[in-house]
Amino acid sequence: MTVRTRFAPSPTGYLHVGGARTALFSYLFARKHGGQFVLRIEDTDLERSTAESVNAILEAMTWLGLEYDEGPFFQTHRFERYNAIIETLLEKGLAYRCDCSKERLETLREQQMAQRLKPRYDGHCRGQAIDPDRPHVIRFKNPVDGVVVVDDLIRGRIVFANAELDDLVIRRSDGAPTYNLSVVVDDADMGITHVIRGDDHINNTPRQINILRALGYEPPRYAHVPMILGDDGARMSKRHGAVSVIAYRDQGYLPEALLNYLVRLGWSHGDQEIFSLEDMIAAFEISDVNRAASSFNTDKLDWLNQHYLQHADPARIARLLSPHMGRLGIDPAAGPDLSSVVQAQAARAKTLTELAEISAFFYRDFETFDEAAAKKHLRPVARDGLERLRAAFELMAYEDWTLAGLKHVVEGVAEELGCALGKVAQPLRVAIVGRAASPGIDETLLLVGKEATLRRIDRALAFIAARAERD
RNA sequence: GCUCCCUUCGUCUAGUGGUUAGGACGCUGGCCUCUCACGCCGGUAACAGGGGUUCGAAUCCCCUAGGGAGCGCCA
Repeated sequence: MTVRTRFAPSPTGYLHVGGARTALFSYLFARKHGGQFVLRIEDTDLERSTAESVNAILEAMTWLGLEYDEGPFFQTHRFERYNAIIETLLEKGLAYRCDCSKERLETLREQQMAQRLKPRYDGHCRGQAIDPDRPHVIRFKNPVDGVVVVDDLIRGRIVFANAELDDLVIRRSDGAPTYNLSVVVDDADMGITHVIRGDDHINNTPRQINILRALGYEPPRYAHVPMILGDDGARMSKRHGAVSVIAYRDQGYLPEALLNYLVRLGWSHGDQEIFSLEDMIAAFEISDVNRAASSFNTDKLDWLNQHYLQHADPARIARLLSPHMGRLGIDPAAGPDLSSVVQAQAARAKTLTELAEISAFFYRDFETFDEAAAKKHLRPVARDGLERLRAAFELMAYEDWTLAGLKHVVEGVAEELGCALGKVAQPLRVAIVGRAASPGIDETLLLVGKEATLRRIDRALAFIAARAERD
């Protein structure tokens, strides 16, 4: 039997990191075992499902590179099928109509809570003949005794007593099937062999197994993965900043970094930290997934993102960086080759957004000098060095404007002045960059170009002069 | 309240009866150095608590505590 897994989000919002990890695990498991991964949209809740959410989920899956072999399937397209199944259940006496009022159910619930019991439907309509033409729901007739055993691939054996379960609604009064029914029918129809999902579904599992059995299907294997908590250990929510996969993309994270981060949340392979998708597929074992929830840690994600920024193909990073430059109002075509900038700067940024920010000076003159940097380096004592550098740069032919040529000039001036390289390079750096941090001075000058270099040295000299006068 | 799940450094984790409890992020000391990063070397810090079982428990059993999920005509 070939392995088939599925990812089944409900389109009531964007794809969040928890869902993305569940999708990743399902994907890895299918790929690992030569099986198929299917995407199914669980949109039976007509009220809350939206087309925008569907698009957002598909966009996120594509960005992450989690390719599905089949789908997306939509449950709303399969209502006929669900209803046929429900009819069968009704005919076989495995389900029944119920017209209990909301008030009755509410009262029942209150009574049970008062008696310290678990609120459950009491089976009031079980044996009754309910008029099919009047408003009603349909409930599944859950076994009243015995147990349901779930041999979870991650948690091991979990046993539920049927006495704890009740007769759940499988069709609403508006005729729409409910989650527990549609999920079961779909998993069976789609030949899903392994259901990998969040552990918030553990308690649904015995109900679903009971329905599956009533229908004569063999239940799939289940693997319940723990949830992901926010930085503070509380449940992930909007107040934890980005929870949406797309938000991470927009903030300048690389898909391989997010995937690598996510796969290590609840799963590990010895001491290995860096995993390509191929590595993950090769090493992934569902039984190695942890049982405990884990907290999302942005610092570690940043570390991974920086790692991939440094090691990925600079040309590709340049393409991804381009829109972030545009967002700063910069046209990358109007300056040095972006790939060269990436190579010079990648080790200095944690995200593409940050990479764009620290690279803006290659493309346009900065607004103001960093105060601390200017105070420390743009002082009268630096004037002589800057003037000599300016003169030397001005005399350089464009073909001499190379790493070696620039290095030679800067070192030469330091030698003339009989001082350390830093005494000359730092004022120059602040003059060119506006602050005290940048790639090597030769590399910086090379990319900034001769014209901007001369212009900015003049500006720095004017700044020093103005300052001398003021003091 | 009931049912189910979970518990190793701050965080992610390794560990399956005998380890100086390992790695990673973070933090931190140093090296490198024209700056900032990167990189390299070092440090910091954990078995929730209590009972057993055993010659010996992070590892097996029980209890307690703490955390989470479910208990919908949501998924």
